[in-house]
Amino acid sequence: MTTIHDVAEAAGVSIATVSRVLSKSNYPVSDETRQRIIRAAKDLGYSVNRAAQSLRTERSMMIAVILDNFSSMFAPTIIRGLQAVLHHSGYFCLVVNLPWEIHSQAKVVQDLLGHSVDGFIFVETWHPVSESKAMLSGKPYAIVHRLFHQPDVNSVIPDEIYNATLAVNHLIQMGHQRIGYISGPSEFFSSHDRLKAYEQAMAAAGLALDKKIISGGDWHIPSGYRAAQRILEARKLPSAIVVANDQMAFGAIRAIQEKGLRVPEDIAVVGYDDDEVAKVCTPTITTVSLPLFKMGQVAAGNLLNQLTKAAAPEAETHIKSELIIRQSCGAAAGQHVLATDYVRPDGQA
Amino acid sequence: MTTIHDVAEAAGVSIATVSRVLSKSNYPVSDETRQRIIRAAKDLGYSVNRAAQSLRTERSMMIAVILDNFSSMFAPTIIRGLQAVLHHSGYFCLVVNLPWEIHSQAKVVQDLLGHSVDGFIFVETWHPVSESKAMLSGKPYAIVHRLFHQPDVNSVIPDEIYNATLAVNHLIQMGHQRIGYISGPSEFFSSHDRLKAYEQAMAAAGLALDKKIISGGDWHIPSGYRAAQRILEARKLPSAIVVANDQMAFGAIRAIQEKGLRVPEDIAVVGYDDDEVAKVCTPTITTVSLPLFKMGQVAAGNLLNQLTKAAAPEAETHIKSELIIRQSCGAAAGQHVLATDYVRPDGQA
DNA sequence: ATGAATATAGAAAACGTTTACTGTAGATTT
DNA sequence: AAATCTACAGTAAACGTTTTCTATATTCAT
Repeated sequence: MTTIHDVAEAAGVSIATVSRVLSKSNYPVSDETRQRIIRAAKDLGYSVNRAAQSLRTERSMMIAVILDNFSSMFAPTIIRGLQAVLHHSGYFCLVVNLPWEIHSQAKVVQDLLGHSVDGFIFVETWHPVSESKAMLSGKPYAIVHRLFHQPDVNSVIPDEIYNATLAVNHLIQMGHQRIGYISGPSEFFSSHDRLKAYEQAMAAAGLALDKKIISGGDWHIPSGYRAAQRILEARKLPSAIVVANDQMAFGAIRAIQEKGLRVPEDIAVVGYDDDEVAKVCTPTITTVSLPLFKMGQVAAGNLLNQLTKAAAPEAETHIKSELIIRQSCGAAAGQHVLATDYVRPDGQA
Repeated sequence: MTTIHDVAEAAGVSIATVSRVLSKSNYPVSDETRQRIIRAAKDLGYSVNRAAQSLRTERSMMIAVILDNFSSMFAPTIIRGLQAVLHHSGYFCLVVNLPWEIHSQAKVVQDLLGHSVDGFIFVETWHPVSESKAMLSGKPYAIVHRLFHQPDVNSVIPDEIYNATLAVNHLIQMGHQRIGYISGPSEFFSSHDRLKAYEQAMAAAGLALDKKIISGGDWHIPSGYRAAQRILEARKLPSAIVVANDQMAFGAIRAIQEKGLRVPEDIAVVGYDDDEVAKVCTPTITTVSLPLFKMGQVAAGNLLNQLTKAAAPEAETHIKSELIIRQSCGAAAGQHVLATDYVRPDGQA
């Protein structure tokens, strides 16, 4: 590997000057020598030895991206968003899966600090960052897609209220008056906010809530199936159901269909997440997409601000997304589409 | 951060001894001092400064995991497999997305070398490693889920022939005689091998091939739909169709159902990949799983062997997987299951 | 013409390791 | 009893940067 010494010799200058030209863009060096050095560096295929660089500067240009066993299928898209902006600023991502035991978690973080990573991004982890902030030894960090209700722990999350309102209002605008709801497990902030948005949107439209057509599940298909069965026992059936995620919406649609009713003609359904299943089932599910890529970008941006501008971390950042109209809501009924032609704004699949 | 000097002082020895105890496990150091040093290191929360370490040793304990824009939804599982074994051996993964332009690709690799990564793992990339081996400056590498037909480029891929034969033989054993086939695009080795396995298995069972019931698609749902439509124009319909992936199988099932035929009663279908869609559509699709996690593990193992034992790279490693029996093949027909209860052997979802 | 300010660039120290070399006991051989 | 070996541990150099301090030549104001 060619070092700074080789470049210095080739350009006929001292290593100090080479270093200054190659790393400090604004140090006063005559234009002629500058060009000569850049030329030589290029010719020799020089690239800086990061080990030496970070030993000296105590910065590694590496960000630890931390996942755990609860990180979902959403994580890859979030990571792409992170990388898109981090790479652009010259940072690499050290991606690690946090082990189960809190004890070994500390060890992993310790190890990462040994690698002198410049910051941490926690992707969908339940790791109690706030309590172990000392562990991070003052390095900045960001949390994506998980919310802790400590005041000084910053998170980038979907704007659940805004996004959920999109879905409910869409049904209301289509003329639905009796709209049911299937929520997620209560320990998730997303469950809470989505339900709240439903209640608020209904109230804003002057529509009544009816506990008979409000139920809950655990995010998974069978629980959506069962929740819908419970709702279908109501004397007065809803004309539409908002479901807190697509998996449960899928289960709910099955239950409705097994009851001999049609979706969306008899009961319209709207889901959340833009899950793979929503694109391929029959009918395809109208759903609220998650702004995953954007969330990654924003979290990385947050971290970069802390890193370069010594900016204070944002407390919470809420990202808006959009409603993807498919068949299950009735707006596109009769239009048989095999695969969705919807393309995410970020260009991802 | 506490350094080796702090530990040395606390233990009352020189830094050389500390280094020897902490990194060279077999260097002769009296048991008493050894314990004292380990104790001190622990008490002070010492962890080695990787920058200094890799500057000195020219090893970084980091492996570059390289993706590109063609990396599929399979990549995350492969990466988990990689990490499972790499982390276990003390390596971290620098995960990067290769940019489009070959020019900037070289730059990224150059940068990674600057970080003195110890090896490269290419995950589903089309990067022509063989041609640019010089670029990697002699570092070992492994390729996962992509096959290049150069003699000295090693790849870890599914054992397509074995796995595909599982599917075809299953149908044959169930008594099917007239079995159609929908293949993937010919530029993929997997398309080629899966088709070959079909032909061989049919021949081995003494069954004839009929071009009328063999068609092809581009991996995506609509192409499977159209391929099935073509097959359904045959005068003598097949009693079963093997489809080269689940997305196309899903499309094919739609086409069959729209024709008024039932799956699996009239035409059985078997797919590939254990795609998410195979678990949730109606009927659920019997499919050949991809040994993604295992492939990651094996590739990482290969690399580690090259790294630690200076072993020669394996040329090609073929990983066997298994057939997941669901509804679409008829073996479990009538058993209405909402979600599959199949659990991957690697414990992943 | 003198002194001060400026522009440019070199010398050398420092970052925290690893390791080749050296040193010193005590044990073993002759 | 001298010579050699062994087990253990310390000294110091080196890895490739960045950066402080210093030095020189040039420019500028007086």
